[in-house]
Formats: sequence, structure tokens, C-alpha cells
Amino acid sequence: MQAVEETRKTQIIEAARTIVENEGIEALTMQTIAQKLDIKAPSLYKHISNKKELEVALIAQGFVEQAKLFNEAIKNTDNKVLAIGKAYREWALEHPDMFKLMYGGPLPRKDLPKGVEDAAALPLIKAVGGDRDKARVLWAFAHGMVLLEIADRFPASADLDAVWEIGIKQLSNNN
Amino acid sequence: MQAVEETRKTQIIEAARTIVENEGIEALTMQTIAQKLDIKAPSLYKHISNKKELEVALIAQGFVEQAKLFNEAIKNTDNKVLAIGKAYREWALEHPDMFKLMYGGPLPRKDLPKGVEDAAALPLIKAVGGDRDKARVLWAFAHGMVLLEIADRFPASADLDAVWEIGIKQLSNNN
DNA sequence: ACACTAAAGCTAACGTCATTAGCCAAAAGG
DNA sequence: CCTTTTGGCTAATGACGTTAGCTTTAGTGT
Repeated sequence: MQAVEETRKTQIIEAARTIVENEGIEALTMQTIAQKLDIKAPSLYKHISNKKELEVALIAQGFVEQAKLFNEAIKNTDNKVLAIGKAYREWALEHPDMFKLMYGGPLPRKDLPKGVEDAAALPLIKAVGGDRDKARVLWAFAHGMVLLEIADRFPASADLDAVWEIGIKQLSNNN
Repeated sequence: MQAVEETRKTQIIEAARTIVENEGIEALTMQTIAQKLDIKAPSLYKHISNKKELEVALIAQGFVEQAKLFNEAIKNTDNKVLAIGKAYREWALEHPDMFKLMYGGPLPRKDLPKGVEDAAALPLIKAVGGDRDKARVLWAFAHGMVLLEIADRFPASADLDAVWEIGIKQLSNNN
């Protein structure tokens, strides 16, 4: 009972991911997941213990993907901070419901695989030369920008690219 | 059927507010609201049309309170931007579930009383001398900071006061 | 081969939610 | 004094997460 093992559980997580991506977070119900596997909802509990576990799995996926993306973005650029900011924004806009999932509630930190969260944060810390406070400032800015954009808080007239550039330029200045 | 009029509806909104403040957003159910008024849940629908309407009312309250607070904060300071930032943070930490309500989902803009949203944004725009992009940058930063703090995203070791100061100083610099 | 066990499905059911339908009493107003 | 409106109520529905308990199938050990 090892080898390929996780098949069914993995399938369930994949189904959940597909639903979140294509139909949004509110369409993610035990029934829709089960349906996608031609199964009835209660059968899911033979493989996972509850819905929360599923969400945690997706959140972990999100962090992993972000980390990979940021590490990519850092290469072949001198303005690494801007690159990460852009990557952060792009990922969020492409996967808005994943983003909501990841940042919508309190983090179930202890259920998350160790280090996953930090891995996503590291590229930025590196990009600012190790100054953690500076990284936090930038993170907060980027995070706020993305959230406000996703939540449709800016007026249509706002030039968000410009806002991003202004913010990142000012925050990544040394002195 | 005018005069004092809104009594019952107002009471319902007040009850909802109380629940959000004291027991959190997830305790806000039609049943708990009704209970607080010694009524059964279905009776609420004689006064409001659905739960959403209630939430919108609370969101509007939030904006009004923020606007008032920011306008207060601006007085008797020369660093108005910092003052607003502090006020933003304090209000959010004192009313975290109101904050989540206000920024947790897409804004039901068309259901919100006209201008309520702008009123909360104006003090900051004024404080930065009318430059809307600059205001947006600051808003995003403050918003991100608050969200990350509420969502417990910063490590306990982070000195958030310092982060706030660094961010605001850099972003409110002219040049 | 045979029994036993574990894995993975199923249906029924429950409790919690928001919401609707339809009934009834009391108050208001002509 | 009759009638309409107001504001309660109970019963019910349909979505949801989840549990209990049954069954079938696939190994696995002897």
C-alpha cells in the first residue's frame, strides 16, 4: 500500500483545485468535488478527514507555486523587487480564488507543511538584501495592492501599473 | 408610519453589529440576531429582505466610522499621513471582524449609500496634497499591513510599529 | 480454495444555515 | 366597528458539512 499510493486523495485535491480555479471558491463543496469523481460526497471522508484539510492542501499548493514563481522572477533581472511584485500580482490575478483561499482566513499554520510559507517569502527577503523589515513593508504594499485590486476597490480610472511602480520605486530606495 | 420609523430595522442592525463585535463574524446568523431580540429568525424578514442587506448596512457603518476617525486624526498633527495610518490600524485591530466584513468580499457598491466609501478615502487624499496615486500607494500599504497583521501573517518577532514607520516615511517622502 | 480483513463505495440521517409560505393576533385607522 | 396592515409565529425547503452503518470487492494468510 505504498508506491503510487496517494492516488485517490490526490485526485480529490486535484478536483478541488480545478473547481476553485474554474468555478470559484464558493462552488467548492463536498458535493461538487465528489461529483467530479463520480462519487457521492460522504465517500470523500474515506480519504480525507474534513473540508478544512482540503483547503489546507490547496493553500500549501499556492505557497509552493508562488515560491517557484518568485524564484523564477528573480533571475535575469536587476530590479528583483519589481519582478517579484509583478509576479505576485500576476499570480493573484490569474488565480484570484486561490488567493482568497490563502489570505481569506487565519492561517492554519500548524497544519501546513513546514517551511512552505517561508519559502514563498524568502525570494523577497533575498531581493532586498536581507532586511526583513524592508521586505515586510514591500510585502504589505504588494499584498494591499493585490487585495484592493481583486476586491475591485480602486476606481476604474486608476492606473494601477503606475501605482505599482510608484510604490515599489519608493519602497525599494535605499536610505 | 414615519417619524421615528426605523425602530425595528435599526434594532436588528444594532443587534447584528453587537454580534459581529462580540462574537465575531461567524456567529452572525439569522438565528443569533433574532435571539438577541427575542424573536424567531423568520420574523426578521418582515423588516429586512435578506442577510446581505444587513451586511451592507454594517459595511456602511464601518465606512462612516472610519471617515469620522480619519478626520479626527488629521487635526493637530503635522504628519497627517502617519496619523491616518495609525488610525486605520487601530480601528481595524479594535474591530477586526468589521474589517473582515468590509474587505472580505467584493464590495456591493451599488447598494452602499452614495459617497460613504469616498468619504473614508478623502482624508488621506487631502493629507497627501491631492495626489491620488500617492494616496493609493499609501492606502495599499496600510491595507496590506492591517490585513497581514489581522491574519497573523507576521512572525511574532516582527516589530510592526517599526515596519509601519519605515513604510509611511518612505511613501510620504516627496520626490 | 477459504475465510478474514481492510478499502472504498453507498444510502439515510442529522444539525446548521438562509429563506419561503402561510397562519394568526393585535393594533391602527377609516 | 369593521378592515387592513403590521409583525409575530410554526412548518417546511434546500444547500451544506458530516456521521453512522451497510455492502461489496480485493487482497492476504493458511
